[in-house]
Parts: sequence; structure tokens; C-alpha cells
Amino acid sequence: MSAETAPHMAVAVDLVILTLREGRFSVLLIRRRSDPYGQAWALPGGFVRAEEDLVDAAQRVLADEASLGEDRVYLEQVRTFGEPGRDPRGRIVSVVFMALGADLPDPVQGEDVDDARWWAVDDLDSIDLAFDHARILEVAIDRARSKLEYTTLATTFLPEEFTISQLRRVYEAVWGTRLDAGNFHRKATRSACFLEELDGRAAETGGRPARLFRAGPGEGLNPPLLRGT
Amino acid sequence: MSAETAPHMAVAVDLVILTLREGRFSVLLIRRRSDPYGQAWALPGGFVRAEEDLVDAAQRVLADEASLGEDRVYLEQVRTFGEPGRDPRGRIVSVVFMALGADLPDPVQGEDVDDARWWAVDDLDSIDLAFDHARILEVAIDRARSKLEYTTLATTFLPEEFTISQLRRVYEAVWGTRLDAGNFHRKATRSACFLEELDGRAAETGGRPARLFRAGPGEGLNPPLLRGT
DNA sequence: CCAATAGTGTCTATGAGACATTATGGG
DNA sequence: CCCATAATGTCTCATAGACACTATTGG
Repeated sequence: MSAETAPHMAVAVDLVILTLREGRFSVLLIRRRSDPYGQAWALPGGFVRAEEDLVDAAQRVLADEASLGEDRVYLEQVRTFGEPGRDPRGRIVSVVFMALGADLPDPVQGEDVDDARWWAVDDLDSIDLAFDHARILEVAIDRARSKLEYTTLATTFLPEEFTISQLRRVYEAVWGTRLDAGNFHRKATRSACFLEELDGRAAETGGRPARLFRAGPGEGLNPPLLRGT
Repeated sequence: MSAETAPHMAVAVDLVILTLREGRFSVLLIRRRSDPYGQAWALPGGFVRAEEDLVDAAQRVLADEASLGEDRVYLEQVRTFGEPGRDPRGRIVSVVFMALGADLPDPVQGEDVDDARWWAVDDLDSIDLAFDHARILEVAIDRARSKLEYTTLATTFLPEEFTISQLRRVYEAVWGTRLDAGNFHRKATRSACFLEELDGRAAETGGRPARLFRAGPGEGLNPPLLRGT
């Protein structure tokens, strides 16, 4: 089969956009206006243009449907879903990206959307998602949870400057666990290239003011931070 | 943009088929007969059919171009490469799978292929690969190497029954390191659900006969086997 | 003083890794 | 006996985790 005679298919990108909202691990969903799956909640997505790279298409969806610029959003390809029949409109192969960002803004209305909002991941059991998006979400959230163990990605959920306690609350929210504050502090500050200490102190919250840190140059976490406790 | 007006593209699967040949970590490449990249080495691949699932297309390529059945080959999606211009024939989005198998057979000739052979991964620096396949190979091999650390996938490189020494040589070949035989033995046999001990003994090779094991039911490795030493 | 949060110290259990030792087969 | 490989034991060091303790702010 040659490139000319090969079947051609629509290629889409779907985004699992994750952030922390009011301390809860949350994902952006849009409510579909038109069929199929009218009124159902779905992942933001769109078709890839003829001369557009996959990651550029993902950035465009981030900008259009979530009003998010390229800065301060981490984007990573997760997996491609292409089962025939996953979309009743025809054969659509969807390349799924996960996006992580700090304190992302409330979404605005888009063209084919009549509602868009952040959902806490823990509350997703109560809603039905369009297409195979429940499965997609599951895969992407698993990926995010496990990447926090052995990469420095947790800092992408925080503003430029943050405290160790804020960082610990990221892990606690994403993993749904409680971590020992003392042990976490030691592990986070001793992990090479994870954090850089700043001079300032955080605004006071009723206790001893915390030191401020920013993300270090490292991408991998050595040793990893384990989910065990 | 609706599903009908969306641009349609050719979708391909490319396979990074990995095995151990004569103790060396090796990948199957085919030499292209026709342009583009005529005479160059490339990953086995093919276009996805109109009503075919992505993983089914990968299995079909395994059968057609590598004469490999579904049994005893582990298949996992790695990433999708879709940059415009990555293929001079037009916009082709390629979903890359990695396949791991035990002592895979010598390849047979295919339709658009005039040579196919196993290459030791360490020898790949000396050849030029077609398209963006060098980059694809790099990503897939990194994935395989790191998955050996925290999953039980190493056993997919071995026959049904094997000894601890054979398992250790898998790790040594894939990682390109030497491992302490005693420490490896202890870690492998104590990792829960990794191995199941059998009654028999291996054929003798000049020393004390080794016990035989088979792969256990576990998929994750706890604790992980680290590449450190 | 107390409350609250930040950060450090201490203790124990466990695993990694280096290396020695024993076990079990064939010349 | 020797050799070769398999399997286990021992020792040291590092880290995880539980938890106690000190530090630093405000009221």
C-alpha cells in the first residue's frame, strides 16, 4: 500500500489539562453543545490542521479553549487512541496530551462549547464523559501521578516562588495521601537540582514564616519521592 | 471545524521490535527498496487500514514483516510522531509501538523490502536510518531500558523457563552494564510476584545446575531493580 | 505565655552494593 | 582433587518513615 492509496483519517488532539484549584487536583472539561454526546462533558480538543505539528495543535487548543498561553504550562504527549468506532462521526485518531499548570484561570466560552469548568478529579465518578474520554482521563491521570514520583513536574503546579509546604500539598492533592511534613522537607531539599532556595520569606500564615524556593534545573528526581507514605 | 471538513491524513504504525540475539540487545530493521530513502534502513511499519485498530495494525506488521505471531510478543504503544514534513510523500502520522520478544526468528523477505535483519543496538551509530526513525528508535529504546527497572518486562526477552543467570544477562545486555550475580539473585527472587520457581534444573553448563523459573503474575517490580550497579 | 507552622534531629528497619562463603554439578 | 557456576551470608552505608524536638512568627 502506498502513501497515496492509504486510507486517510481525521487526526485530533485531546487535552487533559490538570491544575490545582482550591487545593484540589482538577481537570478542565467542556460541555458539548452539539451531537454526538450533546450536553455531555468532554475533554477539550480539536482537529489537527493539514500543515500543523501535533504539539502545535495542542498549544492552539490550550489557547482557544482554555485561554492558556504557552508559558508556564507543561505539555506532554500521553498516548494515541484510534479504535474504529470510538467516535460516531467516523474514524478519528486522537493524540492525547496532558497539560500541567499553576493555578490556571477560569475558562472562557468557546465556539462549540456552552460551558467549561474545572472538575476536581475526585468528583469525576459522578459524571458521564463523552466518547472514550473517561478512559483517556484515567490514563493521563495515572501518568501524572506516577511522573510526580520520579520527575520534578510537581513544581509546574505552583507559581514561580513557593514554599516546601505548598509543594507538599501538591503531592498530597495529586496522590490523595498525607505526607509527613518533616520527612518531605528533608527529601525535597536534599534532592539534587530539584529546588533552588531564595532569599525571601513567604507571607505569614500564623506560624513561622517559610523560606521561598523556585524550581531547579533538574528534570529527574534522584532519589525519587515515593508514594508509599 | 467539523469531522467532515477536518483535514484527513495517512496514519501509519512503525514498530521497534527488540529481542536478544546471541546475547546482544537487538532491533529488527528493514532495508527499503524504493524511494524515498531507497536502500536506507528503516523500522518495519505500514499504514493503518480504514477499519483497523491501531494495535491490530501493529500485530499485522509484526506478522507480515517479522513473521511474528501474537503469542510471546509484548506490544506497547510508545508515542506518535506527526511533524509535517517527516515523510516526503506527504503528511503521515505514525503511531510507534515497541515489541519485545524472546529469541525472535530471522526475518523473511517482504513486499516492499529487499533485506531485513537484526541489528545490535550498540552498532546502530554506524548506519543512517530513513525518515525520523533514528529519533524514534532512541525514544523506544529509552522506554524499554527504563521499563526494565520498575516492571517485570525483562522476562519477555526469555523463553518460558529460564534461570536467574539468563535473566541477569537480559538486564546486562539491555542496560549495557555488569551486575553482581549474588545481589541480583537475591533481589530477583525476593521481588514479589516477579518469578515462580519450578521443580526442574537447567541443563548443565560446567557448574552447579541452576534452578528454573518462569514469569510470575506481577507486572510491576517492587522494589525496583536499579540500573545503578 | 499559647497557637501555629517551619524546619531539624533521632531512632529503627530495610535495601543496595561489595565481597566472602558455601553448594553442587563435571572433569 | 580442581574448576565452574549457583546460591547464600555478611558487612557497611544510605535512605525511608515514625516521631520527637527546636525555631520563629503573631496574638
